[in-house]
Amino acid sequence: MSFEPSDLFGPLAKAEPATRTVPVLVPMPAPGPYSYGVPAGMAVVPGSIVQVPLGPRKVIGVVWDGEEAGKVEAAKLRPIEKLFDCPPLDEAMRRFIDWVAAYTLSPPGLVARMAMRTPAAFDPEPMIEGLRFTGHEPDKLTPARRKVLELSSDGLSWTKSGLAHAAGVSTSVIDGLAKQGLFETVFLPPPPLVAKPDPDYAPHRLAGPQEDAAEVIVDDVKAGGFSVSLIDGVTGSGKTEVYFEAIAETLKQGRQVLILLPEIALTTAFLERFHDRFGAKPGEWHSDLATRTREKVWRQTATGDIRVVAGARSALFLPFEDLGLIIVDEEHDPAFKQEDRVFYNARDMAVVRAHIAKIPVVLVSATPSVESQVNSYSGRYKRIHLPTRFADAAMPDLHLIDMRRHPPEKGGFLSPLMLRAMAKTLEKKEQSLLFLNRRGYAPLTLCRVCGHRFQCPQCSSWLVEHRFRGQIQCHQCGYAEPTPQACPECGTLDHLVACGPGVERIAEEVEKHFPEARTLVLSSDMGGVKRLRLELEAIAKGEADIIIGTQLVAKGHNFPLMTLVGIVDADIGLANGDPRAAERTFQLLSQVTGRAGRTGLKSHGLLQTYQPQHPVMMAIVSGDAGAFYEREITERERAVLPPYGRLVSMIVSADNRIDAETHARQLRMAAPAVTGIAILGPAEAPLALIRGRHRFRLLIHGRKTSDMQAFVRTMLERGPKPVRSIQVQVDVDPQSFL
DNA sequence: AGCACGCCGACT
DNA sequence: GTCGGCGTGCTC
Repeated sequence: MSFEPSDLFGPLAKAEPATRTVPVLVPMPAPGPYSYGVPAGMAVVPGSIVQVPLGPRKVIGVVWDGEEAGKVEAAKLRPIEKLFDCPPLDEAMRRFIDWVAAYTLSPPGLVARMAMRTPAAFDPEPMIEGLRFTGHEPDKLTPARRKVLELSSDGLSWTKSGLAHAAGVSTSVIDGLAKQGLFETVFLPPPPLVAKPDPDYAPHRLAGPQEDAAEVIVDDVKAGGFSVSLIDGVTGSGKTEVYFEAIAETLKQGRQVLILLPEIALTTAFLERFHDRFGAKPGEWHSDLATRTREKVWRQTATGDIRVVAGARSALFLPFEDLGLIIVDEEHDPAFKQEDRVFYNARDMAVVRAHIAKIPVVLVSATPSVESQVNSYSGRYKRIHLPTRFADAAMPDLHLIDMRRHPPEKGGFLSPLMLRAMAKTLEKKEQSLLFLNRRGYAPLTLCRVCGHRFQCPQCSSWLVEHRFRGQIQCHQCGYAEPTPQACPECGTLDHLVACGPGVERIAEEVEKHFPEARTLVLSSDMGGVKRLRLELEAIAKGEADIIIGTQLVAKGHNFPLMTLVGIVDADIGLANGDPRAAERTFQLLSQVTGRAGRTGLKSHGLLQTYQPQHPVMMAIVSGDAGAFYEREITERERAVLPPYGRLVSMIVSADNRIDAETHARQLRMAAPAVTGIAILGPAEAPLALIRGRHRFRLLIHGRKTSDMQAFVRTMLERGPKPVRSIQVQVDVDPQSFL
């Protein structure tokens, strides 16, 4: 090992003074870029990815544009160490980063970091060593050598291991031949990670509403420029097939496509579906990608080798070479929202990125978020409605069961109407699904003698009995202990009573009524992924009659023989403090009931509720555009959602670092007496921004639904004016927080 | 965000 | 006598 003087004396030995300085965004929460010197001969431009010294360490930064804020003292100024050999972030990407930083009130350096979270991706991938047949003769021709030569005489380049594998010989055969000069070494560019998708590989034959919908978005792609469409269609209506056509058109134009999906929807099934249509898989991007693959995807997206990326929210920050279309599937999914460091919702930022890049963006959901609904009703987004299912599959008929009129028998939780429907389904040899979003046997246990309630010692939520495991567990923090026999308060034996149903208890009730039926409980705590997959396969084969499941039955899986879906407590989840409770409940129940009837069998959904008469109004107060929006709940929603007078909406605080929605949620949890919450201004923007731009001083208004209704009506009378023009009077009642 | 410096408790 | 907790402060 040899040492140069500079190794000992560091920068002192550097002779070349920096000739100019440039702003560089560093991955750190500074308010703006830092200045660095550009060594003579280094050709940096805005967007160049560089390595710079920062304090004691070296970091990756990106050369920015704009004026440098102020002059730094010459003594502080340090030079850029290295310019990476990779495409610079383009103008649109840089403006996007600036925009996101401004909107989310985040330091631009941290936003830029999201676009560069791939440690070693910035140098070109090393070339691969390959071999090419030179045409010389070997000294001896053995059978193994013959096979190798047959293959390699095509004149193409082979990798050593590839050739050995193809010829069915070991690499030493090739080494031997190479020694005699039969092969020359060539350097090959690394193979692309995925093949290029072919827009004409296997087009779907679309008809009716699907065809019309596809035409609309394909036309948007053809026209070019910014547009936002919301494809809103029930489960099984062919939304994916429709947006695949827009992808095909974009590919024909030679531009790249980004498909954003919630992490859990990014499954092999989806990738295969894409492969079936385009003959190749899309590039994948998600959090648990291997580092090496991650780097390749990043780089090949930047160079344009990858044409389509399917990814979770962070894929939005990939540096596409020529992005032509963004799809946001399951746009309502809360997983698009990031709530650490930089707070952002990838769905909304996708619209921004599309706007800056002047390209179309397509939002897709069976149950669109209130924001997207508002934007589509107000004409800001184009609405594309797919009202029917593909082929002969029909949506299940939905009915509410008023539990006050059809109560369960004592000790039970299932209405006689539900049991009758289950019996009929069983007779027809079809499957029933009972949905209850509650794991375990009972959500609360108490002592009948002294009234003691079992509470978690760590976080004070109720301990849930799991009879199957003989434990009581906290679903909040994971605390668990064996189910006690005696009350810890008064010591009385055998007087503990389980309150309310969980899936295990429903299973017990079902087994009592239908002892001959094959009953199966699907719950996330009943075994691992493997077991779940086996059980799902068994169900698909008709090896179970009645399935009782928690939330995990809602997503993705198909149950071809399922013709009855029973919702045990349709109003569960409406009672908690979440301002989005009604919206979430509707989305969840839509997904669950959407499981039935997909193979054309006549199907039903029954929803048990104790609150069928609740006032019907859903007011949505939202949006940057600031329109207040109110509509009647649709018939479909009326059946799925126990009509509820919950106002989705509202406000306020001094915490500048969290967004309005998070704050509203926290506020609502802390103050259960508050009935209504309205978010005025962009729900997911930091409050400081809302307050700064929209001049908001708004607080809780009224503890009763009627107060909130009156308040919202007043706002509605003002018409759809921009939020920023409305001055809202603060109405704080400190008592309402108690 | 990292990372260093810096000042007070339980241990080889 | 040291190792190590995380509280402030700085990075072009």
